[in-house]
Amino acid sequence: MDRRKRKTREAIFSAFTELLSEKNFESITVGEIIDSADIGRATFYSHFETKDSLMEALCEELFCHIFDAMGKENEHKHIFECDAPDSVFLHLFLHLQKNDNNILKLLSGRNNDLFLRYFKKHLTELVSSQMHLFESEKKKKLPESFLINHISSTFVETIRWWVENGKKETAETVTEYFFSVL
Amino acid sequence: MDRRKRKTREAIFSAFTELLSEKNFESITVGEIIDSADIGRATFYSHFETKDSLMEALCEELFCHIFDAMGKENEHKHIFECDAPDSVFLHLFLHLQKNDNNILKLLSGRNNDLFLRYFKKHLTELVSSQMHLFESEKKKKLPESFLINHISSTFVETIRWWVENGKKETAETVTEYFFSVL
DNA sequence: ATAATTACCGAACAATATATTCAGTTTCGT
DNA sequence: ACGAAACTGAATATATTGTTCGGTAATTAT
Repeated sequence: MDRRKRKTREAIFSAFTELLSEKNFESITVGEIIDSADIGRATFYSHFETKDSLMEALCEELFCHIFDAMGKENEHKHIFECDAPDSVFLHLFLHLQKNDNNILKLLSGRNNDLFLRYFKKHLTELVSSQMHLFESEKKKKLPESFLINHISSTFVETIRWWVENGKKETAETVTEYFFSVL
Repeated sequence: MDRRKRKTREAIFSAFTELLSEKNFESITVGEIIDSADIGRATFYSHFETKDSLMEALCEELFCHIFDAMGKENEHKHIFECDAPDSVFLHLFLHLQKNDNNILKLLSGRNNDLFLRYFKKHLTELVSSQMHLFESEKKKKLPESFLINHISSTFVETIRWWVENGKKETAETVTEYFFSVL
């Protein structure tokens, strides 16, 4: 890809991420994005059709990065190295603790529901594949879709709580909390 | 309050609620609301400053109604009649099953995050006052704010799951599900 | 190196939505 | 029946979106 195109794309993502951490998606205008990214109006629209497709692209960028990397990591690790039930989730918390790709800015900001929906969607797929970790006598009676939704939601809410309370706990502690309530 | 004012307010709430069940908050225009409510433009703005404050007022209306009524109901019932740990939450599910005030329309529609935030806010207060129902050895180690957030979130997500899957289960069954995962 | 391509600029523009104003009409409470 | 309060609807200013276009600069290919 042309270096200019790459740089512009980066500038847009960067400006947008920064704005998302300050205010909610709906109240961000394209005008603000191009001012913040310091690019021309037409340039923005040559990269993204709408503000929504920018959000979509940003989510793809972030989640494909984290989840795909994790997926591959686990194809190796899960089979050969780690069989502890919390590995996948602990890994996610560790990624978040390092604040890869400024993902926490998006989670901590107010109202970034579109982002959270994407996050939960990807997470649900992960949880579905990890359901064997959560099986117990007590839970056998519950509908699977209910359980999957519950676990994904709990994960997202745990992160939200963690971030909104200043990330005082270590990733390991939060992982413990997460499993304690499941 | 003047009958006209009351009727207009009702018409606005009604039109808005209906619209919220069809599309998301952001994509509803004031123009649509006044057309649907069949009132003049200036009339709308004499009642509400913005679309946001209409949403706020609607939430206050609904939640004060449900939660306050429940609060009082429980001041009586809780002490004299029901001491089953699930009473308060079962009551809420029953209210929702009856679809009081079309509250479910707001929960089932996409993206009605502002509404869900209000719902969770009020719910958190309720949960805080009911924390004694959830105490156990296992949970004693966890921070209280984490637990309160977890329980409120689980309740909201349970409702969301229930509604989005067609409300096939009875209120009693969903209440069981809710307590099973806590 | 130079030519062709690709990307960016930024101002202008149409379309849409918001929020206010105001003069004129209807409805309410007493 | 009367004054106050509420509604009407058209006009207006402002803001945002998404498009267009002629001109400029950076990149790539030959």
